[in-house]
Amino acid sequence: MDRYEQVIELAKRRGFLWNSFELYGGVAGFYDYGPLGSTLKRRIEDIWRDIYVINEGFFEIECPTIGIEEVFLASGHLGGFSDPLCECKECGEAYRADHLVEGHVEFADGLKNKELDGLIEQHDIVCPECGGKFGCTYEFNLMFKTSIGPGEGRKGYMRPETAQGIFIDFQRLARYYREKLPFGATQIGKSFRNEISPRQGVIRLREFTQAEAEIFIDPKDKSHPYFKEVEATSISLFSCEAQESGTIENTTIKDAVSNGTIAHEFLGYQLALTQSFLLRLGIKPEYLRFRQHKKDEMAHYAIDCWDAEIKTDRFGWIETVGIADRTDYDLKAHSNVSNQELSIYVEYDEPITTKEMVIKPNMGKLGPIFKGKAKKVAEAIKGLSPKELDKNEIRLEVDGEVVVVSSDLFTYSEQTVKVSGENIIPHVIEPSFGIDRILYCTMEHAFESELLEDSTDNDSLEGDRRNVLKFKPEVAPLQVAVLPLLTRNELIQPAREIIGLLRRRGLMVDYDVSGTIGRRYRRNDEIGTPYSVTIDYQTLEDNTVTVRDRDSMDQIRVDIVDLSETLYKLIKGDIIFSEAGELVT
RNA sequence: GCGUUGAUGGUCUAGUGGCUAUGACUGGGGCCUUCCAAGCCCUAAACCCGGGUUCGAAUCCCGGUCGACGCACCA
Repeated sequence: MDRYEQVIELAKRRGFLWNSFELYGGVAGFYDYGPLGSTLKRRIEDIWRDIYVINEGFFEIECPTIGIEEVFLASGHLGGFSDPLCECKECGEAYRADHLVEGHVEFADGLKNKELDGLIEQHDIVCPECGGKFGCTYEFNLMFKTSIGPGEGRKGYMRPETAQGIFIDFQRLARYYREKLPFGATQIGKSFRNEISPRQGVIRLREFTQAEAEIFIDPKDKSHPYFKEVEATSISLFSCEAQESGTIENTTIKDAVSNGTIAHEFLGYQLALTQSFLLRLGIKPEYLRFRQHKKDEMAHYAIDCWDAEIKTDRFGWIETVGIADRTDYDLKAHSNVSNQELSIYVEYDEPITTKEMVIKPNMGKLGPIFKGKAKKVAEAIKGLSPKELDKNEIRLEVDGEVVVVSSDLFTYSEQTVKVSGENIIPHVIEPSFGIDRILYCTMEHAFESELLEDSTDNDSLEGDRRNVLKFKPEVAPLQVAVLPLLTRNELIQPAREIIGLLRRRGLMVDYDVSGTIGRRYRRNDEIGTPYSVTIDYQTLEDNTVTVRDRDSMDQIRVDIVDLSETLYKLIKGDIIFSEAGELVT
């Protein structure tokens, strides 16, 4: 059993992850989060919120998971989010049609299906596997289609990313943030992709959770106001060059930005933020790297893109976060399709005053003279230099015809024009997190199956083994287990009181009386509960209980009056275990 | 989507055309003033789904679903 299998088996057995629709045989690409899984997921999302919403100030919004056709027409998902596939008629093997013709034409990318079919026919391309003939090329779009309203209704699609909802709300958001760049909004929610062949458990799902931030910045100023705070952060970069040479570069954010590896400060800041998030979840730093997209794999709209990759036992490095500079691509696209201006007015530091020649054609006179051509004549006049305007009689060529314009048909003068700003289309910096993958990695990195040394039992070759999820206390779904040493009334009663005490402090508490105390400790180790409180006969004498630390298995004695506060501080990381009470030996 | 391969309690597993389908662990109830799995008593729980062959199918055949692996795919 490799780690993946061990983790997934544990996850299934202990209520983290279940195959969806299992009762009916299951469907690939869908997973349920059980009681502990949902709780773990929520804790991960809450840490993300703490960073992006509370600390960065990017408010969370919530948009529909169904989008209308126009949205995906603009985003490019309708046209581009599909692949032209064609299948061999003999052996049924499916290929990307554009890949098949690649050697025969220069630009296979933008070709229509019929053109692809034509090329396949023309060049006599046959199946590389068996030499069979190909059927017709068809589009496989990765979006789930639905319809809105009764009957034919209106076409709708399940969103393939949460980002589009934020772009669409751009004008509203800009107003909300009082029209000042930079600003950003976040969204945590489900996205849908009808994957051809989902595999690898929760790594590739058809319905998955994304946490995305869309941050709108000034295209001319991609510095970050708090760059100083992160510039010393060390980070593993697998840049384009590094991928050529195969060596990972350990550097600082500051160096990477100043030597141009990372495009700019704002992106560098986002990389640092992403790293701090992942480390806070307990991802092992040596198994985390940032890989830069190569020029040819980068989406056409992006100018720089980095993936946070986490190393897993079975799948190697997997992409968990994408951090891209999407430029003004999305806003421009939605602006074109919607015919709305999606820009923001940016005031200059200093208003710019310039002297300009202002020419005013007199349309009242031009109209009757030139009729339909008047507008073009006026434009031509505006394009003239002062020297030419000074002439008494001006000859202009309009639509290949020479027209004569006298000086009474316009006025002009030099004016001082003050420009205090301009409308710009912001660029978008997008960190996009795959929460399900991150959750799996958090579990795998926390998982340990350790051999206990002090096992005196030599009967079995394996020895005494325990499975532990060494979750950071902040992410552990259950925070405290309350365990009466024995299932006896005199111990159960105080245990119940303690549970109430801890729950009132907001702690997620589990109560477990079944089986021996050792078994119950193991059960809680396996689901990652960081602390266990045990009520024993000494409790009845002096109102103290023991608190056991999951990782060291050490115990301290704590007074019941201090218990909830001590546990709370331990979980928050404000105090360390060995100093929280008297060690029990 | 194709190919290879598998599917038996919650988990791992035995079985192989024929009585109430094996065992372990886990789970639940209880005993125990035992603090780190495998103590004692009691208990619950399974042949992936649909067809076919057969007197009889968990077992053989076909199809489907799901998992693993390989190919393809992964804006």
